[in-house]
Amino acid sequence: MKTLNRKDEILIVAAKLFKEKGYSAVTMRDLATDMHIKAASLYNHIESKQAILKEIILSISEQFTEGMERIIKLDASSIEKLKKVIRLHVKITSRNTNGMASLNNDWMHLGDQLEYYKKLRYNYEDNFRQIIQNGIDSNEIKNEKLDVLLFSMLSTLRSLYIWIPKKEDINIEELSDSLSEILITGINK
Amino acid sequence: MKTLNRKDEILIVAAKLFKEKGYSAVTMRDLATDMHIKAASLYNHIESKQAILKEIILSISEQFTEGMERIIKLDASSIEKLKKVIRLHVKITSRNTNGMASLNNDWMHLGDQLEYYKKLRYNYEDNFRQIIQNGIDSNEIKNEKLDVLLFSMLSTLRSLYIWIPKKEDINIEELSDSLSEILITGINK
DNA sequence: AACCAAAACTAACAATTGTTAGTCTAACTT
DNA sequence: AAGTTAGACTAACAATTGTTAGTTTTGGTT
Repeated sequence: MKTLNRKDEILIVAAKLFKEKGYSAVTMRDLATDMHIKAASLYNHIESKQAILKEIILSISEQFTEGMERIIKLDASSIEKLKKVIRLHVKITSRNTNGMASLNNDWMHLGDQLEYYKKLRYNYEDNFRQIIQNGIDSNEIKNEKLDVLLFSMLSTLRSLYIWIPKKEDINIEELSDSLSEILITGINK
Repeated sequence: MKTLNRKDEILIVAAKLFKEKGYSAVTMRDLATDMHIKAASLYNHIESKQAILKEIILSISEQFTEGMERIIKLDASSIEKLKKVIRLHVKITSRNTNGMASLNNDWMHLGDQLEYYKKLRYNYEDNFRQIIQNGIDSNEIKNEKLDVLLFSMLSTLRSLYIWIPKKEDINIEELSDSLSEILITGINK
């Protein structure tokens, strides 16, 4: 395990603040106060406020991209793949709930890197859609409106960052299984 | 239908901007530019920036509260009530997608009215949970983890504001039915 | 034509913003 | 002991922020 350097500490504290108030409402002085240093000292470790956001969001985005690419290569049924996607979200989110808030709510402030982020996001959604479409084609999944299906699953998975921190001792396996049951099998008796 | 006065126009334009960049990143000069007036002129119609946010968020919150109170009084099955809640979300959201963005992402900047908002929100969730719980008790709904169930449905419904504007000509009835099918019946074949 | 209210304007303010330059300090390495 | 460096500091900047005060313009009603 890499030891935490000063820059990583800043990223962690920043993500916490960004979650609480949003990127734009957090000042460099707020961040400095929570780091117990002065604002100017932050610049010994980071280039700019925007660069902090960039690192938080893109590192997570790339984890999703890698995870998804691993899953679509698998030789498995569509339902199995969907379950793996669900687990991917639970795993990444539970490891970094604060960063997920920035990814969901502050991506529009990325500046330079905005287009790159949007590309990653679009590709991810497209792979997700493809898995569902394959499931419909192979008769594993109900032929419900594809877009509504995708939207519903993504909404739930993307909101996990709000919900996970509220539950004490989340078990990743258990939560993934519950979500699979609800998202895939439904709630009707 | 009440005619649109200048203040309402400001609220509409503000909601659009708040959705695009978030409340904190929108300046009064941004808002004024889009209204084709100067920033100072805004204050002939509104008291403050925060008051704009307050009106946007609370008016929607109260629509949800009223709708929910109507539904829980109904003499209907839990599944029927859930379907009505889904329709309530689709209806309110499609009427005001921009405002829903503020409600979801900028409630923490409400200041004075923050506690009132949180109370409305908490009560709403509690009524929602109660409907599901009743459904489990009466054997209409699978005894899945209650909290995960509630979280999953709420996440999807709260994210509608992102998704609805992307679809051309949404039919409220049709979308509500699709969502009911997916959220309640599941996707498994 | 005179009047009035609504709604625009100009000018300015005090506070806050992200960031830079230059300096000091404490802790390792030699 | 001397030297080096990471990481803190103070001071300041130019730009931007929400907002106020006071004035002018506009369009409708008498």
